[in-house]
Amino acid sequence: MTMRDGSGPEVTVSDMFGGDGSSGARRRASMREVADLADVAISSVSRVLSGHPDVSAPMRERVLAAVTQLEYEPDFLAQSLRRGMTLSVGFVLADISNPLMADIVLGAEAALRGAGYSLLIMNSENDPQLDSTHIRFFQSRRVDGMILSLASEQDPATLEMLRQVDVPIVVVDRRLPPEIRASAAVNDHAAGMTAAVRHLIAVGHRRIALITGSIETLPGRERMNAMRRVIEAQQEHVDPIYLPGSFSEEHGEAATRQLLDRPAPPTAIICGGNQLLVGCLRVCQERGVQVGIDVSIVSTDDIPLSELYQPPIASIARDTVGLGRTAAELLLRRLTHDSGPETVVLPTVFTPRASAAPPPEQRGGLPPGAG
Amino acid sequence: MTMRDGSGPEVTVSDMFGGDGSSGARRRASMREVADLADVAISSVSRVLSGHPDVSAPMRERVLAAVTQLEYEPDFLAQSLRRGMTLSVGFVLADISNPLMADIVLGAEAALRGAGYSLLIMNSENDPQLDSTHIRFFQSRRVDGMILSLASEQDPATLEMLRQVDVPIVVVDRRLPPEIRASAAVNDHAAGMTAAVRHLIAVGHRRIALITGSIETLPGRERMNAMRRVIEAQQEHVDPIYLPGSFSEEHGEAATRQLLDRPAPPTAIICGGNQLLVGCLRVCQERGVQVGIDVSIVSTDDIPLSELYQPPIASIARDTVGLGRTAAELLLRRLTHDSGPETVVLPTVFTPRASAAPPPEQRGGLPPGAG
DNA sequence: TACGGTTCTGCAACCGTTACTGGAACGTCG
DNA sequence: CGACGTTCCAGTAACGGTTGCAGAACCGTA
Repeated sequence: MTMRDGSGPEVTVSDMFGGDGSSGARRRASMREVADLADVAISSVSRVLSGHPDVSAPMRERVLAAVTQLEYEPDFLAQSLRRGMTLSVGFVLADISNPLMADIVLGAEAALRGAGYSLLIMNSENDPQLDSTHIRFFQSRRVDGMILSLASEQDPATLEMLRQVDVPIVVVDRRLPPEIRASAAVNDHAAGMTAAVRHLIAVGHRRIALITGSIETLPGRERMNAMRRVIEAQQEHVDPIYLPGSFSEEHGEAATRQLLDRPAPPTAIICGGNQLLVGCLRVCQERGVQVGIDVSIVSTDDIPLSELYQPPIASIARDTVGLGRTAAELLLRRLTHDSGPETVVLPTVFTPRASAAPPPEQRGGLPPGAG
Repeated sequence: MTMRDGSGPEVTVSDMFGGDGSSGARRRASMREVADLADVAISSVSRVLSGHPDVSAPMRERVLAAVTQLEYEPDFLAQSLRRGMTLSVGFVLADISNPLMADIVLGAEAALRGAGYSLLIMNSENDPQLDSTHIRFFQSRRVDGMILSLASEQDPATLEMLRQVDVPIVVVDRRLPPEIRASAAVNDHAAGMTAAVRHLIAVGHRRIALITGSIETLPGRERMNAMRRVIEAQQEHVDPIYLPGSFSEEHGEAATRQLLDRPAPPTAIICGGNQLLVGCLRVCQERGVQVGIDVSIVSTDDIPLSELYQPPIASIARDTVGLGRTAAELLLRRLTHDSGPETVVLPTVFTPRASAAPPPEQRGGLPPGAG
């Protein structure tokens, strides 16, 4: 459908979709065409659009008129190639379907969007190998920076990969060797954990279990260390049980089963993550173990479930959206004027609720699991 | 609470490039350098790497050796610019922090990743204006396709923007005018809803409320229509109350308050979304209204909360990860061999649970199944 | 030796920008 | 009137790849 009458502008196939010009997908106009229409050099168009001072008023007029007439919009790809930056940020995380992660992404995306950056997301499915694959992928995509919530802080391949990365890195709730020069947005997990364990001890618990995820991540380690420190500093003898594993419902279930099967089950269980809590509660219901009566439960993530559960689940809350926003801000700071790696620590707050009650023996001597 | 990294050994800039050369961020090698090292033309390198047939074995050897020696990796940007495709997909959604959405993204990301595509996401925060802004943004980013979960199907600016889009579009749980030529991955909300309403009527409810989100989205409309159809087709007189609004905890709370304040409150409430359920349960607890006793509740999303709540919340479940995967597959199909828009409908399943019990007046007298 | 036919390889244009360089046009001043 | 400084703009080389095309090298055959 090409017309060739010799005179006038060539009508190309893409004009088929032109119609009245108000709708339909037209081919994008290039700078070249703007320049031709305005009868100036292509470089002048560039100067007008990028606000270069060497531009006279009449020329600016002509160029801008051509731009609006052709609905010209600069090509992001070409700009990125030329300028050496893509205005995009890669985010590697274990699993976006975890509401905690999703909140973090929400906060980060909003902050980055405000600065003109867009966010690429990849799930590592808690596999360190995927972590490093994704990091490599992002680098080949030429992202300007990365935000990472790694499955493991210790995977050699990932660390080696990170050393090769030449864009700023921000980790979320992780700690990396200093030579990687990563900024970090972390929570003060020790604070909330300390308060929670002290509370449990204060109301009479002497056998306390911690179900947690990988200790190759900061939250896993910090929570365990904090609990250990509190118990060691205590006058009374307290029996801790540590069950690290993965941040999954399955581990929550398995660990809870194991705990309840013990000859002397713990009187309190701390679940270090919302998925662990789900698994734990499921097993408690299965076995007819009553939360807040037979066993006390504390969760480290405050999700709707913990607030609405009957009895409400005592929780260590934190501002996850804020954590994501902070991570993005740290990255933006390094993207604009690289100031070197920084670490920002955000608070955690323990909220006691009915699920953290005195243990059975304190209340009247009912044997646990007598439901 | 901001702490600068001050501890540990200072790593100076010169250290970064020192060492044995096996780590640290080196400048990327370009094709030019590979060609020089292998002593062939730059175009030959390209042909070797892109699997062009016109390549002799010895040359392939030399080029590949140079590639590995320089750790060459092609520049994605340059490739994209030249080839006219970016291998990236934009996903616009209301709010990634909604677990349903997060699941959809999870499924979509995995499927796209498998095909070499990466995913850009932007939150519209339920604002149709942001929807259209994001769509425009993605187009200027030259994504190869888009997956959309729009805040509204009827926003004129968004629809106009969509008509301008020249890449394939897939909507998730939305329906668009046919001229936009969007593929669609949707759930059969009517099926689950029909089963749920029939169940409620069967156990004796005669005043049933539906709290739902925007009727400018497919799930909002379909659920309401399905409920209406069931009730109209019913012998007994059933009183429906429809409270559409937004998919937010706030609307869930406000609507529930309004319902409970009525002179004759409904005996059953259907919450059309997990955030609405959260708001609804919160108000019930606040007022001491007992779920499954004073009022029956059904939720349209099966989240951990509904399973674990006491009593468990009857739910209309669906495979959200599968929905995301399906959307991605529909898009991939159009990206590889454009076959025109398609629609895939996935099932929903109603799971009765204790929260959907006979209404109070029924339980005082005859047993529920006495009909 | 000349010739036609395959294989392989290099040249150069191109994708759509940006930024550097040089110089035209104009005004000012000695 | 000519040297010089401004102001403004065109030309062009990148950025890092891909690809059509022309031609070199090689082979077998007459």
